[in-house]
Amino acid sequence: MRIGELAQRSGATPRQIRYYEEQDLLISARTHSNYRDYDESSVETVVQIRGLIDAGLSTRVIRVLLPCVHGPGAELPARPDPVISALLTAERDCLKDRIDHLILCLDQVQCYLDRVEVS
Amino acid sequence: MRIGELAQRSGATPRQIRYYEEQDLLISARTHSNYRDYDESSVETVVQIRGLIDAGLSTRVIRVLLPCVHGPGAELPARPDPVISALLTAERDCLKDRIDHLILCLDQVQCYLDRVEVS
DNA sequence: TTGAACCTTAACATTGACGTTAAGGTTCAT
DNA sequence: ATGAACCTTAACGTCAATGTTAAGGTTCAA
Repeated sequence: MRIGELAQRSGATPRQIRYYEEQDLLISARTHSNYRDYDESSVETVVQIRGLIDAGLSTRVIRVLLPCVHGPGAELPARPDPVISALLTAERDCLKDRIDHLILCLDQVQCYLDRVEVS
Repeated sequence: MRIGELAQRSGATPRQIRYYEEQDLLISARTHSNYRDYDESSVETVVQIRGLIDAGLSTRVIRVLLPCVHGPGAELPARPDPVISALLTAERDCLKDRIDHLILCLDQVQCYLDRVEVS
C-alpha cells in the first residue's frame, strides 16, 4: 500500500510517517516510480509508534524499544548487547515511574469527576 | 521562600518555575523588593507539575487538571462547570489509553529483558 | 489525453518547554 | 561598604516533532 492509505489506516499523517522513516523507526520498499510501498504490518507499527510518542517517548528511545516491542515472539539478537540491555533497563524503570505518576493523576481526576457527578 | 530554594527543593530550575507561573500553573507572592515569595505547599505543586509534564501532559492540560489533583480534600467549584467536566472526562479517557499503552510497552520491554537475561 | 488526486524531495515555519545571556537591582556576611 | 550570591525582566536560542509550501513526477478514471 502507498503512504496515503497507510496514513489513513494508522491515523497518522504522511508527514509523520516520512519523519518516522527518516528517524529509522520504519522502513519502506519503493515502487518503480519511487513511491513508498508498505505491507500490512506497517499499520500496526505506525500505530505502535504513535502510541509511544503520544506517551511522551522520544524517537531515539523508540528506535531502541521498537525491535523489542513486537510481542514475545520477536527475534532476539544473536549476541545480546549489554549496552542495549542497560539502556532498556533504565527505560523500563523510567516507564514504571511514568506509569505510576499517570495512574495517580488518573485516580485524582476520576475522584474529582465522581464528586462533581454526584453533586 | 525564594525561587532558588523552591527550585532546589522541588528539583526544578528557576527558569522552569517562572515558566509555570507564566503559564498560570503556579502563583507567587512578591516581597517588597519584587522577589517571588513561595510557601511550603509550592514545593508539592511544582513536583506535581514536573511529574505531569514528564508524563507527557501539556501545560494547557495541566492548567485544567491541577486544581483537581490536590487530593480528595480539594475544594470543589461552587457551581461545577460542565465544560471543564467534559474536558476532564476526555482527558481521563486519554490518560487511560496512555497508561494502557505504556503498560503494554513496559511488559514487552520486561519480557525482552527477561529473555536476554536468562540466555 | 487530460486533470484530479496521488506521490516525491527539499526547505522553511511553527510550537512547546525550556536554556542562555544581558543588564540591572537586592541581600548579606565580612 | 563591598563583593559574591541571589533576584528581576526581556529577549534571543534550541530541540524535537510536525505543519506547510514549492516544484515537480505518477496514476487513473472519464
